[in-house]
Amino acid sequence: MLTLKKLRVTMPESQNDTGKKNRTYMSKELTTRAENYSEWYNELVVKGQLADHSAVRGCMVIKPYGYALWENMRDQLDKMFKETGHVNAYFPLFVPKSLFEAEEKNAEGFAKECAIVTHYRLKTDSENKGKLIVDPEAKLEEELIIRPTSEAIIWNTYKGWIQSYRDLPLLINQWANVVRWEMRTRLFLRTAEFLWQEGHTAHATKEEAIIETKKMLDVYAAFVEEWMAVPVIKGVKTANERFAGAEDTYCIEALMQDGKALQAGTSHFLGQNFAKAFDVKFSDKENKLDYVWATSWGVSTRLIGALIMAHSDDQGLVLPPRIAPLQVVLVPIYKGEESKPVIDAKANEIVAALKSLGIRVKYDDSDNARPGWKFAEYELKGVPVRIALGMRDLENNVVEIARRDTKEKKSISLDGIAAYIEKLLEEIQQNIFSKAKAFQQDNTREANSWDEFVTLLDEKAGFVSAHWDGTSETEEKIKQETKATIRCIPLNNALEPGKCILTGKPSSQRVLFARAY
RNA sequence: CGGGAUGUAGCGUAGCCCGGUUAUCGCGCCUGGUUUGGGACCAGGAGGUCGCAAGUUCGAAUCUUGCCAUCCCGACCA
Repeated sequence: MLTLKKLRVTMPESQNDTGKKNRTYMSKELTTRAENYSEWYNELVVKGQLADHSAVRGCMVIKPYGYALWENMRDQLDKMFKETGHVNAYFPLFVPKSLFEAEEKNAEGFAKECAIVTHYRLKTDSENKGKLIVDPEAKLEEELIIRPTSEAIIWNTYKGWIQSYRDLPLLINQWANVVRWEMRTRLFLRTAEFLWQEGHTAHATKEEAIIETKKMLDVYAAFVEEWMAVPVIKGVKTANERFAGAEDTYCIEALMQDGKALQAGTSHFLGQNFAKAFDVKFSDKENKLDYVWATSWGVSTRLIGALIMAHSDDQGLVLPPRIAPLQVVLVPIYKGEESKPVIDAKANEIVAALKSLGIRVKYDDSDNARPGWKFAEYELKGVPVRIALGMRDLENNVVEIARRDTKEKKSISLDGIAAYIEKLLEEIQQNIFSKAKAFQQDNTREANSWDEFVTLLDEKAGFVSAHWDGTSETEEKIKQETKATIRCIPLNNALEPGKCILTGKPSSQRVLFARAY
């Protein structure tokens, strides 16, 4: 913290003379993680072409490269949802206020961050030519809330869809945007509008709903670990951190390179809260009426933030091959005009072979940048594998393969090159995950006293596993003192008697603390 | 939403304190040429409502006020 402040203070002084040249040169480079982690992140998002700020406060423009990443994530998740029996539907962006407030706890939880539509028409301003004003005549009878989440509108709809146990379970997901009026925003991590999916299911029994909640948590964990290569801890939230309106909130927690935790996905067991609020009943086999049991679960574009902060380095993004928009880039190296067609021919051959294996590959033979520039550019954008092909390689029947994750370069025989790269992509995927997993393990530590707890948080960051007496008051006090929150009570946690880190009261298990995004 | 800072061409910036010809420089961009194995070079060229809006003034990038956006620090939150 101190060093960061010093850096910021000294920067303006170093802007003169020699500093200027450096800065110009540095503009192509990135702030390093050690220099300023959050600036590094911001630059990476923008320079890596993932997203930009927009003219609207707190809202971002997701650029084609970033959107391609989201599409890959979305497509895989969607497939996994469908494999587990879910179907997609779409519900409105607007929620009438009366519906929104039906489930009290949920409404209260979101009340402070809602955007509200109050009018439906503009008119020209008679006093100000060319300007528009809100037409006071066009006030809505009932305000519309722009959904911060869709439970209200969906459960209001489900009421009409569910009569009998034969209508259950109802397993629906929607891909949508939501709006939460955030005070402080950051690209991907917390924006006023974001993209996500929200699953909303209805079940005949409590047990079945709980199974669904945990199943979807497993789906999230599998996706995030196997596709995004980000290791996660599965757990349950404490009452303080629970979703408003839920009985239980399950989560996957990831650890970023600066030692801060990030909630990467949540799955809620909603009990009968929404069924009661919206009067959704069904007849069971004995023709007895009961309220249905509900779940909801979601992941958002925030996952992209997690991805960036888990893997990327001081040269730029590091994207796991399975979701990278571009898995391989081929850069030709020409020497003289006559070599171009020769290199092109071989390059096209390689590209065709890779495409036939389903590999996302680009041949970048554009003439407006030289090879060195392209190398740096694709490193910044996190393309997992780069192939360089020049006459020298052709003569030796090889290509130069560079891995983004290890920066290792090797000459590899052109014979069987496509199969080699297919295998290499898989190896990179595994390596990125292993590296992140090792980081997570190295940065999860036990604290057995208050002093040790505070020292670990301040000097090492990461997850701190410690005993807690189970009360909200203690959790709140710890948060006040250290800014650390209980990220979760890990599932399958080993029971281990101990004493609360703060109060010394008896505790039956350790929970995971961290400072979080 | 409170405190602090910032906003000049696509990017990074000089000029602002102390108002005064045609707003500085580098990168990038366009044209032509030479090049191409880790961010090439030469020559020529284009590009600006100085964040937006009012005000003060003979005159505003520069002074005043309001607004918008971004960053940092708090409170809030996925």
